[in-house]
Amino acid sequence: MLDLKKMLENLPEYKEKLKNKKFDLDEKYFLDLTSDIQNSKKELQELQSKLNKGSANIGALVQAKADNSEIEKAKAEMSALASDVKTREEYVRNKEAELKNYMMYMPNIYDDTTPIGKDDTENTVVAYYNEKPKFDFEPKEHYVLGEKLGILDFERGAKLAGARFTVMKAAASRLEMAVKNFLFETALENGFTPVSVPFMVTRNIAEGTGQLPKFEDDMFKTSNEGKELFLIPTAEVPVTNIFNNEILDESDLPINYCSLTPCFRVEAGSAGRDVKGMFRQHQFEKVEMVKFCAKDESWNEFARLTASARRVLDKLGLHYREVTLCTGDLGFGACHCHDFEVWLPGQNKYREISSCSNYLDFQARRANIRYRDKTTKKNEFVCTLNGSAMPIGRTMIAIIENYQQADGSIRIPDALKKWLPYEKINAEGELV
RNA sequence: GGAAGGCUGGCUGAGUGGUCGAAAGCGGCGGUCUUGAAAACCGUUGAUGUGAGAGCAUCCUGGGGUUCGAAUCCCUAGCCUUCCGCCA
Repeated sequence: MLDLKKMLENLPEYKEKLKNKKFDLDEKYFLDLTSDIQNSKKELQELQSKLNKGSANIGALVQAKADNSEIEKAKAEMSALASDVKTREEYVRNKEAELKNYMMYMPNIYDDTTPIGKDDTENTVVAYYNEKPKFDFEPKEHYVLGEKLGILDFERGAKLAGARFTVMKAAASRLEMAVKNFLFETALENGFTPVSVPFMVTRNIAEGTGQLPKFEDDMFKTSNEGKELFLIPTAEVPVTNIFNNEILDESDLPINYCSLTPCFRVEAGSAGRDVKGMFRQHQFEKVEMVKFCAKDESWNEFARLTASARRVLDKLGLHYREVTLCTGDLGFGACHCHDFEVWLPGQNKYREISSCSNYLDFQARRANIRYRDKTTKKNEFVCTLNGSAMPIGRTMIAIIENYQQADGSIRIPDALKKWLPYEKINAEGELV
């Protein structure tokens, strides 16, 4: 949620920036509503003050065993006042709920280094890393290789749960475990504390990180006997909300958490995209990094976050590039985001494998996560950041496509040999 | 699934309609004493919002209600504990 005060102070700027993120602010409605709330609140406070004093007075009269008619008269007066308070309270409550509802659909504004653009074609490349691998044969896509080796089974995945589900077996399943271990351990090396969290969350929690209310169609939901839970689309949701409605001490910051969880996504609106293979699945696992920091530290932490993501890709020896998302491609809650796109020789394309975002205090306002400032002793909203390091499935795709050999076998990256002590998956799909 | 009990400040815990933002103890902070520390003693000490500040408002798990007035009564949601049943 945006900072209402700042927003009112810089309304033209906010309006322009919201527009670039596809939100058209109704200025008159917004201003009328906010000033109405301010005035009504002040009025309410005064009424409450009067009522408090009047009631205390009646209490004193009762205890002093004052004349009955005098008490009755005071009661009648206060009764009228109490009903005024009640209607005013209700009015304020309704108006505040209305404003909150409006603001919950408002995206975060972007920072000034974010390029303005319509969609992902206008993202800007920051840098390229590592050598692009050379092949003296035509590199294949991961699903061609995987099926040929008999280790990826998309048809049976679909039989079990429909499109966008995969069955992995033997060498692929072993590779998956190795990748999980590698990613988890690398996150620890990068200084993140591991946390294990629920894979389902309540509506309130999903609102805290910004998935709800706007993106309900993108989330899987369970519902039974009136209980409603959402399957997490990323560990960001439960991990960021660990401190929902809490006040931290500044000395606790920064907090760096990582978490390996399954992720569930409806992939609404991506019909027809990446239907082959396991690039875009309804269910996948991912190691996510989440940071909480003081407001002046968020850009330093952002640099550390991207460095952590890069280290993973570097260790695997993959070629990739870092891009800055433009306003049109930037997520709902982020104010700045760098994607890491790994080179997939089978597709002959760079494809997103990690996304590192700075949310500033946008999520913290929704989730009400604050910290006590050391010097001012005031409570401030924390800044939250998160990034993937990495999704298991896409990392496997990158390994399979980049480490493939002419005969269809796949070399095991050195970084994985601790957990998968083999040279390769041979052309028969066996670990040797 | 059935039954009962509970949720109060950093912690323990008192408080069942009136000056209660809340006793007491612990803890914290400051001081006396001491070469220093401990002990003892004295004082002080809840939070949030808003405001330059005095202040004002709100807060006893969340939400709603009754009342002039609610930590206290009623309804409701959540969580915790115990007992019984069932189960990986």
